[in-house]
Amino acid sequence: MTKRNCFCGRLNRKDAGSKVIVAGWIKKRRDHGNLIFVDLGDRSGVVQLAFDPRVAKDTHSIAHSLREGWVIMAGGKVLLRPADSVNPKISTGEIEIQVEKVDVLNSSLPLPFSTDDEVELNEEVRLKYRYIDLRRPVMQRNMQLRYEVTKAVREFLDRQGFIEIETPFLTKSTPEGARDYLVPSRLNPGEFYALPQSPQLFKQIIMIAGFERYFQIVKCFRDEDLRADRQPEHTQIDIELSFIDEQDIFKLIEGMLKHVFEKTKGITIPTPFFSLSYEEAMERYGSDKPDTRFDMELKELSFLGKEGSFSSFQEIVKNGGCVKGITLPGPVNLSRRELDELKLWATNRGAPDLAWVIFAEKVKSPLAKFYDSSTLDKMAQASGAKKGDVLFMVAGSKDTVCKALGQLRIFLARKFNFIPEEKFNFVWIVDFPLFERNETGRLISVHHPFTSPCEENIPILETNPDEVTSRAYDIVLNGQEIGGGSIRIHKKELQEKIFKLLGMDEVRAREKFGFLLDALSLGAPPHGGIAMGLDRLVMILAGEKSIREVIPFPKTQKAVCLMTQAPSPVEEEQLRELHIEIRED
RNA sequence: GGGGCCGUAGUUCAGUUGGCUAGAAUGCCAGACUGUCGAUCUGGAGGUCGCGGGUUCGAGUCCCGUCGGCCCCGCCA
Repeated sequence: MTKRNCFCGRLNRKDAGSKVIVAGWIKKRRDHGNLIFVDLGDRSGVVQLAFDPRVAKDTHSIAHSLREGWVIMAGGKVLLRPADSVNPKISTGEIEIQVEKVDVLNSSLPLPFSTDDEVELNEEVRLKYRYIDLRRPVMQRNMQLRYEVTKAVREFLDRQGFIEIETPFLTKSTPEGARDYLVPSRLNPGEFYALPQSPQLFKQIIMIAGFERYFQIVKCFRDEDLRADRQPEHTQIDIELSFIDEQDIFKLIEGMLKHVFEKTKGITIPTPFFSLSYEEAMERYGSDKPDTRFDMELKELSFLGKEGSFSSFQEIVKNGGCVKGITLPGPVNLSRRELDELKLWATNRGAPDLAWVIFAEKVKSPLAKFYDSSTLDKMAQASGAKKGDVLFMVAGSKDTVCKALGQLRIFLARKFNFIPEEKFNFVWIVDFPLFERNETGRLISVHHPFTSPCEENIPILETNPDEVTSRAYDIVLNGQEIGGGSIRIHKKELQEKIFKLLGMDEVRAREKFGFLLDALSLGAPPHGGIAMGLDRLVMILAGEKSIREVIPFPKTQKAVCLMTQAPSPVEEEQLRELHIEIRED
């Protein structure tokens, strides 16, 4: 017996009577003394092996010593199971293999945890023994799905005339943006490469090089704090095209996602997607990545600062602030304690305060005494609150109010299960401002410094930079930003002007981006593109809550790999070669 | 940088007001068992209660510190 000739999970009643050789891992052993059953699994699934001493005595005695996790090869005859022993829970449940010969290819210590999906496991132990974790069917499915997604993407983009081109991982550190991962240069003492935060400049250069349609499925590196949807290295589907505008990109990505959803989930998603301006998204959802699977939109209630006698609202509105609210559909019973907790939750997230109004038979609210019944009616009308609903309000600067209510909206929707989990709601977010201000009041790019301002705002770039709209766009799926991009600047002069507005003098612009400026002056075509977050997309498709579930070897919140223990100290000699000394701070 | 939750057999957890010789389930080991598939039955082994310090007659439990994991704010063009 030398080679397996079929996969465990593929066997069925049609194979009855044939002789097969299978190989895989022992998932379970049920030893009846004489009859021994072993569930053998490979990537395709599980099949039951039956060891009968009357069939093969030696083989049966080997079976007695087999254990979960051992790797074996087994040969025998596929038999239909007795009718009362059929297991409808598995695809191979109608048959079993009556084993005549078994080879132990490798034994195993008892596994740190079982590889069936039943038990909830601590992530710490899963990551330490990731190879065992990855044997679990759910993880096998997730990895398979991830592969199917990338396959569908390549298939689609290939048909659209794209070519995949690789860009360097050892590249140049750029100012602004995320913190770079740095790689010291042995041959150039004191100098460093940076791992790319994205292949942004290379893909623009590729356009200038005349490839017109580029894509790459590529790792990107950002040395920032981690979250459930953020890892220090993540994978982008990076795309760039020449001679196109926003609509071309939208159509392309809608087509690509349609293809991916059809190929991987058999779901037809409706296209084109809706789009929302950044401003409208903030106004209505309090987020630039709105989850549009449920309503609970933010409503404008600033008239409450003009009517009635609630001085806190009056003060805020008089000073240019606003009052907005969201309505929690009732009937809900919120205790005083829960309301206090929500208030604390909101104030911890930047809201100056959280006001609530319960529209019960009688209006219940600490604010009720400040308003007459007609204003309270108006409040109900403006917020859309009906009998039994609870209205939550925040007052303050527009930005603070929207962001706080946006987070509260998500929190409440989760708490009260208002989110239809089976839905896939896409939305384009457009008309972002080109700039925002940092703590010191300096202009910084909202997207990145290579994003084109919209044509009609170019004249006011220097005079009213805060009012300039960019040609950037994000694509949001179920409240997750799954991609973003822009039409780029393709004229040197405009690019130089942007650098200057960002506070970069000519010398520094030259030093950091000289190659780009040179390239832009040597026949750069109009171009633009997008980068899709593969991990997030697959996470949503897999119905998972964290991208770690779709990344084979993810890192912990402290950016540590629990399997390899990276990062780790290195030999003194390595440091010397790299001209690096460790500073004890 | 900050807020919250968590850490007890291999695993998942319980452990009350400080009284514990630290339990359960599962897994593991040995034996029994011819139709199981969460097999069953009998017996057994298995613990630095994350780590360090403190309070106390006595600490898994209280206090301080520290390490680690998760969620979030900041950060992430």
